[in-house]
Amino acid sequence: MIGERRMAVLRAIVQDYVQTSEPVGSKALLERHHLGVSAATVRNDMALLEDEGLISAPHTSAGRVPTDAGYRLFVDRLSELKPMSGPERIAISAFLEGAVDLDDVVDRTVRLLASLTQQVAVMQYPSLTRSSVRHVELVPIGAHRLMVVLIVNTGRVEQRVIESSRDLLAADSEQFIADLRAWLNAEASGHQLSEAASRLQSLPENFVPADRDLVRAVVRSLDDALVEESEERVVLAGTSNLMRFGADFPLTIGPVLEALEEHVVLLKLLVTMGTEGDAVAVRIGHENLHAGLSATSVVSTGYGSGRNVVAGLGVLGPTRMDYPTTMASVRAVARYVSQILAP
Amino acid sequence: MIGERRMAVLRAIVQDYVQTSEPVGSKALLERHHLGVSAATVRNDMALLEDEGLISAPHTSAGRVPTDAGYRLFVDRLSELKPMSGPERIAISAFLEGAVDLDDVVDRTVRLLASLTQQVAVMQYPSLTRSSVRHVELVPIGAHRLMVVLIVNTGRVEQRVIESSRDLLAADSEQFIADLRAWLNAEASGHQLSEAASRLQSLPENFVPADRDLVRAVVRSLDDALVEESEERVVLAGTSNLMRFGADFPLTIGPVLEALEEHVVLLKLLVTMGTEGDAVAVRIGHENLHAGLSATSVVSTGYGSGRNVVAGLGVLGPTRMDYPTTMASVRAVARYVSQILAP
DNA sequence: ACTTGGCACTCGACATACCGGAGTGCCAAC
DNA sequence: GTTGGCACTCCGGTATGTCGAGTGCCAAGT
Repeated sequence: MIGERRMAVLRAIVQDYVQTSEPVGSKALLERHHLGVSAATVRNDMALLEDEGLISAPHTSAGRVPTDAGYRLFVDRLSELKPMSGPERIAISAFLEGAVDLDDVVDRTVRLLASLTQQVAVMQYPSLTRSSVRHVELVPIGAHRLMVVLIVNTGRVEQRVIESSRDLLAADSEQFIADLRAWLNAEASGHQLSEAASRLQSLPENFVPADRDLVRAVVRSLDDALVEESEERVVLAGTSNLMRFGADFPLTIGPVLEALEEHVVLLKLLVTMGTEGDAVAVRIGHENLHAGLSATSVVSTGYGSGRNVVAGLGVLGPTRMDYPTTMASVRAVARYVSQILAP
Repeated sequence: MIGERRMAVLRAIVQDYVQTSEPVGSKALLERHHLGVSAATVRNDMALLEDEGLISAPHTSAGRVPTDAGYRLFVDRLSELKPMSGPERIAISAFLEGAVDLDDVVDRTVRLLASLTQQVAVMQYPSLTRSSVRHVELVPIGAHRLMVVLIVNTGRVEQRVIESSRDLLAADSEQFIADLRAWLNAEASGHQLSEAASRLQSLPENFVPADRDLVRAVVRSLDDALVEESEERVVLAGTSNLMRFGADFPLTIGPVLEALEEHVVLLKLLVTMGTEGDAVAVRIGHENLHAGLSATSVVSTGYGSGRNVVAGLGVLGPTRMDYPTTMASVRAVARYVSQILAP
């Protein structure tokens, strides 16, 4: 168990460092926080904190800087997040209400989060694998090509085009397509995506052999869209906010930008965390597996209608970050988004 | 008319500066290009070029650097672009062939262009206003909500959800929806979007008064999707490539990132340029209206099936850029994309 | 056992001064 | 119009000195 005052000192160091971005020394610390003790005492505590690996000095006789472990302890000991102010709440909901589209919701959310936290915001599209089928539509395009459109309950739309040997403009084809559409919707609509995929597997057998190839192709394309995990999409905003810290970690910003372009990496960050309801997860510095992200922290959580999380969203910024307010913003935005996607 | 040798000197300066990123002096220039004259002569030419505003010296007695006007002249006098190498062509087409989706095509293209040019790539989605309607679909969602899906000939899909006072699950509604769908497609399919929008305006009058409100709502939502210019989308990749020049223009990179986030700005860049068939357009430095982009150049062109351009794509990088190869890459990629979207 | 003031020491940040080199402009000669 | 020579300018890097914030440790006080 760490002493109570030492904890207070750590907290003070974190706060000061976040604000000033300069190593904080014993004296400067006393001027800003009136702990009831003298500089020498603080120095002793600092030495101990350093022994425990919670803070470190960039070089001899400079101030102290929190380590990853230090931030970790700081975050874990947070009793409460700063609540959002009234006007802020209003601004958030007003801004999100205006969305016309799923695309639009995502776009607005991610921008909002970026401007709110002044950092890089990341948001995952509602995961296909965790949603259900709303409707399947078939649209002939010319004589030998058929477009398959899949509409998911989250509002997301996927489309594939397949080639057909059958003449789709021939007289009997209209009825055939209508039949097939009816079958597809009867089997798939309302079911979880993975389930829908398996229910469709046996469908071709219900058709006459001549048509089976085409039906099979349609099912395969749906399958493709339904199970394909790689189609998970992420959107981000606020990249330029990275520059605000340019002076601080200038060497690190390149790798970070690269990591941000690798959407796969981002997905991993979001997926392996905030799947636990409304808890806000924090990954600090090296806790992120990725090499380029060793000087950044990720604050994320899940969102979705009701209790079931459909995807994640969050914020990425330098380790030296205002955790309480950032966490509060992320949580608030996630709640509003969930609410909007609810119906 | 500018002298022939002076032009050669300008060319040499541009090439050297692009390669070394350091101001180039008379002596260093002679070591790398064997113009048949001596250093003093080159100095005289340089003085003249400076008088004409084509190059400038960062400070007294330093090398010379091309100005925006200098690059402009250099580009205008380019007789030929570097052709792509065989393997490159193969790599390009192979990479693009794999796309399953319009989204996928755009995504791959932009990544390809970024890695090819080592700069920031920008691509506009096929413009709605310049495409035509392929199909309109109506899908009831629950009793009082109707989803309107618009499929465009470029493969792009737009969707809107509208509220309906009529009970859409009632017995007679199925026929009503089928009728409406038939009407919509009869009027809109195959027409340019703007034209389709106007053709639909009178549609509600063909229905009995009780239904007109709903029909009107559908038409309005389509109208929204059809003419709404704001829905133009752009995608970009390779932002991290900006860092490669971090040392060069470190102060400018912030504003550039900000500009990149303003998709409206990017759209303007693409739209106001490459609409002239397969010509590759170049905007240098201040030629870009936007303030944050005064140290960057944009190389762009249009793409689309056949002769009619449906959207633009291009590359953005520092003014000090290898124009010939960049222009060649942009042109090549645009051609392949057009080819893929052709059918 | 912990806290406190004092003191010597350490480094980084900043400023100053200095030098070398690359480059220019101009001029007189070819 | 071209060339070599020459004096001059100015950037960039290195060496040096000083200042101040900060630390560690110790001996004394509570």
